[in-house]
Amino acid sequence: MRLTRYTDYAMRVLLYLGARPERLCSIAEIARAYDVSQNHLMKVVNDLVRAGYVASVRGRLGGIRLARDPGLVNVGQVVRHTEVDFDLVECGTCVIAPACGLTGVLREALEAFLQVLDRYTLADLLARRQDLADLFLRDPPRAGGS
Amino acid sequence: MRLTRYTDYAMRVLLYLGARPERLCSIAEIARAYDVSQNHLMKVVNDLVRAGYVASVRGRLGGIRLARDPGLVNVGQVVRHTEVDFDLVECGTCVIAPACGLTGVLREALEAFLQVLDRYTLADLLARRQDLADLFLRDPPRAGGS
DNA sequence: TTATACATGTATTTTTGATGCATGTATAAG
DNA sequence: CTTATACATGCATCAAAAATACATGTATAA
Repeated sequence: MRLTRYTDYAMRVLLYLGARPERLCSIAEIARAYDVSQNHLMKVVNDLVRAGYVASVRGRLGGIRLARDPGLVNVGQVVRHTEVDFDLVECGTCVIAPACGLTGVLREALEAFLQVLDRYTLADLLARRQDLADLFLRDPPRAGGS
Repeated sequence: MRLTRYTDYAMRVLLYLGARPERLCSIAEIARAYDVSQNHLMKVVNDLVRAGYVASVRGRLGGIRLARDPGLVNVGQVVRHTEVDFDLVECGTCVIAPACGLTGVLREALEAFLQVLDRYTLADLLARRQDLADLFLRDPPRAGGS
C-alpha cells in the first residue's frame, strides 16, 4: 500500500516552503534539494498553485511561496487532492460485488486513515520537525550519557 | 492508494471458501469464478496455506478449504500478511528524514486503517454479504414497489 | 532585448505487480 | 502400478501506471 510520489512531492514542497516563509523559492532549487525530476515537480507545484496552496511569481527573480498560513493547510485535504485513486481493490470485475462485505470494511478503514490526516495541518508537521531537530541539537550526546 | 491484487485475491479466496464450508474447492474453479489468472491464484493460495488460513489436499479429487473457523480469521491479520509493502512514502532518499513530521502522521494514519480491519473477521464479511443478498432476494422488486 | 522562472502538452522510460510457462510432487481411481 | 488430476514452486515475460524527459509557450525583471 503506497501513496504516489506525486503526493509525496506535494507534501515535501509544502514542508520546504513552510520552513522558508520569508522568501521565494524556485522549483529548480527544491528539485535539487530533494534530488527529484524538476519537470515532475513543476507539475506537482502547478497543481498546488491551482488548488490555492501555493502562490507563484513568474519571470526573472520569480518563484513560489505558500499561499496560506501553514495552520490552514490541512494534510488530509492535500492528500485527498493529490492522490487521485483511492479504490483500494478492483471491484469492477469482481463477481461478488456489490454483495461483498469487504468493500464496506475497506471504505471504513480508508475513512479512518484520512480522518487521522484531517487532524493535522502543515503547521503541526513543521512543529514536529522542529521538536525533533531540538532533540538532536539541544543536548549533544556524550559517552555514557542517556 | 491501492492494495495489490494479491491481497484482493487472497480475500476473495477466503470469502469463496467461507461461503462453501462443506466441500473442497479447486483453485481452477475459483480462478474461473473470478476470471483471474490460475497461476497467480495458485501462489496466493499457497501463501494462505503456509500461513495456516487454508488447508489443501493434493492429488485427484483434492482441493482447498478453510483451515479455521471464519470467526477466527481476522481481516487485519490477513491484509498485514499478504500486503508486504506498507511504506506509504519513500523516505529512504528524502533529505528531511528522519526529522520529517510527515512520517509519524502517516504511520498513525496507517495504524488507524489497519485497526479498523482488525475489528472484523471473515465471518463478519460473510454475514454482511448474507444481509445484502437477503435484501436482494427476500422481497423481489415489482413495478411501483419501493 | 534578454535571461530566467513558471505553465503545459506530448513522448518515453522505469518500476512493479500480474501473468504465463515449465516442471515437480502427491494422491485417488482404475 | 499406471494414469489423471490437483497443489507446489521457480523462472521468464508482459502490462499498467507512474515517473521522467523533451519541447514549447508565457510572463517579468534587469
